[in-house]
Amino acid sequence: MNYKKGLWSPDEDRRLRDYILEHGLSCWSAVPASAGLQRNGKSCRLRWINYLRPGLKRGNFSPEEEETVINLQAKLGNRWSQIAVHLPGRTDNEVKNYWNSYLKKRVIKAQNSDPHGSATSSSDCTNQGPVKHEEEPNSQMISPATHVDTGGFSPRLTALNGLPKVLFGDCLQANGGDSLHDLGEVMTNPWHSTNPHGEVCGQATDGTTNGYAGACMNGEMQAQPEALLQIQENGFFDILFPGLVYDRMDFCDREF
DNA sequence: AATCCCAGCAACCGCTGTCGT
DNA sequence: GACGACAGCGGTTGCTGGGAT
Repeated sequence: MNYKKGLWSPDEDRRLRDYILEHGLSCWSAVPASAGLQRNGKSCRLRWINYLRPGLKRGNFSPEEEETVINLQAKLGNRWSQIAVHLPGRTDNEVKNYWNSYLKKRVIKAQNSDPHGSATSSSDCTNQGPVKHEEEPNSQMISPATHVDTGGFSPRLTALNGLPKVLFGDCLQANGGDSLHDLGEVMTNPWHSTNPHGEVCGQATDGTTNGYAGACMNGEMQAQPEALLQIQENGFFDILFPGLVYDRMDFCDREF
């Protein structure tokens, strides 16, 4: 079987998305044939995880996210999937790319200017193996300082589009019973069977789901009232959060 | 205007871990 | 315990767009 490689076309994305929406996730190796794709299962899985799955936040890393990546990279090494768990809506691939293309250089620069180390660069950022560490007791989460203020982003990214996006916000559940709700219902199910690591769910201190709206995968998708819904030409929804600020966010690993 | 260079990012590849038989 | 299938992870590659020359 000659599998197609390279970039995914909008039609391929649509096929894969439609298939998973309809059938949920089961065996990736069976997906391409069933969905009518000339890809291998591995490629489909990657495309879904890194681009098509609900709740992904595209674009800007906030200063808090940057801080989290830097701190966790120093602590965990290049365990990108574990680091990504602490960043709702971010994929390991995205975190890895962001580190390699931007944060690593920034940390190196900071170390050079401050050879004794600083709060955010406490270890050799060039280490490839994880720093010896005690396994986290299931991450009782990011520092309390995880204060999401979507107003401030890295200059580099702010210049691009200024706001974070949650792609494919079809996981949001606007009002029960409408089409979005139905779609949300469909979307939540696959997660119950596909997250051995537990996806991260933002949870406010009062116990309600919050933050990143569609990024919350516990089956109770709630649209942020402030969110602006954008429907793109390709059929994706973008949710924008102008000036969204949370007092405190506790993130927890969840088994689904 | 044309070319070159580089950063960013999507996707591939190979390895490892897990699970069922 | 051995084996195969599958999923997940991290490193790497290669394409693309934008800036510099």
